[in-house]
Amino acid sequence: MFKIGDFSRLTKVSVKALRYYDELELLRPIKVDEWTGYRYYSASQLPRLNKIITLKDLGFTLNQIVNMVDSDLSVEVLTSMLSSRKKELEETIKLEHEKLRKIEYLLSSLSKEEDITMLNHDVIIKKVEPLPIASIRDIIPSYSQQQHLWMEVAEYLQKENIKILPPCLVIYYDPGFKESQVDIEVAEHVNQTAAGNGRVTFRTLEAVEDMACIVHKGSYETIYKSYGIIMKWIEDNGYKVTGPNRELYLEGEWSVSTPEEYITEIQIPVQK
Amino acid sequence: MFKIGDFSRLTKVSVKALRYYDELELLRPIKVDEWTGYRYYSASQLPRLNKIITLKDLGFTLNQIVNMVDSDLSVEVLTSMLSSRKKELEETIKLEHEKLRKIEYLLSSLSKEEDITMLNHDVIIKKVEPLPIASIRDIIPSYSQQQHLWMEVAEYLQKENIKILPPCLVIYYDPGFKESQVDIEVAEHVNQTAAGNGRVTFRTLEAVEDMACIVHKGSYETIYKSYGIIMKWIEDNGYKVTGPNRELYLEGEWSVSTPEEYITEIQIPVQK
DNA sequence: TTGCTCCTCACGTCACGTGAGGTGGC
DNA sequence: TTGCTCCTCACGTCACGTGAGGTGGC
Repeated sequence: MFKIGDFSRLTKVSVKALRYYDELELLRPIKVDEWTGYRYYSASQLPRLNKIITLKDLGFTLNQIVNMVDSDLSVEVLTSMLSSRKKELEETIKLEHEKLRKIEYLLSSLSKEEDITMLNHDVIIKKVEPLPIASIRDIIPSYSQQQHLWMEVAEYLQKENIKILPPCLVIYYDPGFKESQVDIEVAEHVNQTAAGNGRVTFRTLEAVEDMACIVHKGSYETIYKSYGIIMKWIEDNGYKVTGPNRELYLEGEWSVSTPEEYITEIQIPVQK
Repeated sequence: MFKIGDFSRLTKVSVKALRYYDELELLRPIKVDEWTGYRYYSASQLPRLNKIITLKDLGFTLNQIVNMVDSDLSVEVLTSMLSSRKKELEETIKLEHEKLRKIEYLLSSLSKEEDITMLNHDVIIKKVEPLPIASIRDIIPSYSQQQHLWMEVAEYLQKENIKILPPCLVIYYDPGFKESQVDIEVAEHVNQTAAGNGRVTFRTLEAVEDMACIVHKGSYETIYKSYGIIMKWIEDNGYKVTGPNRELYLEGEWSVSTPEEYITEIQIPVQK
């Protein structure tokens, strides 16, 4: 029989941990003195404790371990628990490798660039939810002539008394960047639907699991720079573009006074 | 300007997280309504939030991030932070691989063995601290004739009035297992020192970083089985033995009544 | 008016670590 | 007797999630 301190030294498990395992009923002392509350452990508990430590080192939680050491589980159950832990581990290793790669990418761009602006025009991958919209798709002579499409949508929605929610956006369908005859869809985010009028239609924009996003600040005249950055990032990080890109207008002429204050988010669906 | 819900949807960052970042002064709303307490965010805060998310995804803590986004840090500082994070990541990846390997080992032994006893005679690696001992090293005709060495040590310690602490142990110095002429050191754990008498000497047993350990339950006659298991484990897991092995007697004739209750820990120093 | 959104507590998570304040054993 | 070991609270960790209970805005 060992007092908790001796048992702790013997096993290299902290006194506090032993008391915690006692509390969880994971490893009760063989005897607790009624008057002093002193815990006494036996060497015969070592195999159990070793099992606990082994399982803990493999990444199981103490609650899982309670079940694993208490019930005598069959080989099948144990196998499946180990297998699923194995899958988890493989998953986290993959994710950690991803992080490592991103850090290396950041480090390499840091050594090449002059300042830290890199982190200021940062590309991120996120999941985008489905979005109910009212929109018009059309082919227009140039990017700068989309104004009338917006007005058409706005007029219809006002007539139907449907509220517009942020953000508004456009979707570009052309397979490359085009100067003229642009295939474009302008869309307002709404939370009701209506019949439409042949021009304006209602639908739900599909969710995108991996959306590469970058925030562009300032006038639309310089937006090509942000496109340059995000396209390079997509290439450097081994992604492929899988669909039409979106532009979300977060701050524009309707909300701020100068083009320098415009804020636009470019979204490009991608895949590894 | 967006209310917190809109901003949350836009950024895919939970409302609770945004409130938490506010509290940490990591990302304050541009405006808080004095009467309602409503938080209002601006799209111009997106780059900052993206920076936060990027850094968080790389595994930095929010406290680290506070410093990284608030101060404009130099390229050098940022580089060193990223590098040290990179080292951490490499380390954790190594550890996760270790776990994976151990799980695969367990799975393979599970599929070969009949039951789950495997987990009951588990080998673990732990760090062993230095241990002050009083000991006699001698060459004896056979394992079973160590009794007089123990008595010699005990007599001396009693004479000097030095207390014995658990555990007692022996160290085997022979490079292989020998039937006769065994080079052995029997040792008691003590917390004081004395001159010794030519036979009994005092020293501190060195710490061992990686000690492979297994607990043997029962009579010494079956201890060869535990040695078999631990040696196979050491081989299978790519370790090499780097020094003399120890046997710690945790429960023995002095504390329990039958050999079935004896408990012995075998310790073998190893290295990858 | 109703439902939706926002607010502020307050508690829970996970596996203990770190004192505070007090007592038992040699 | 003194110092060492043990005890039980109680709080902290980290980044929020999950209600509870209440209010503002359309």
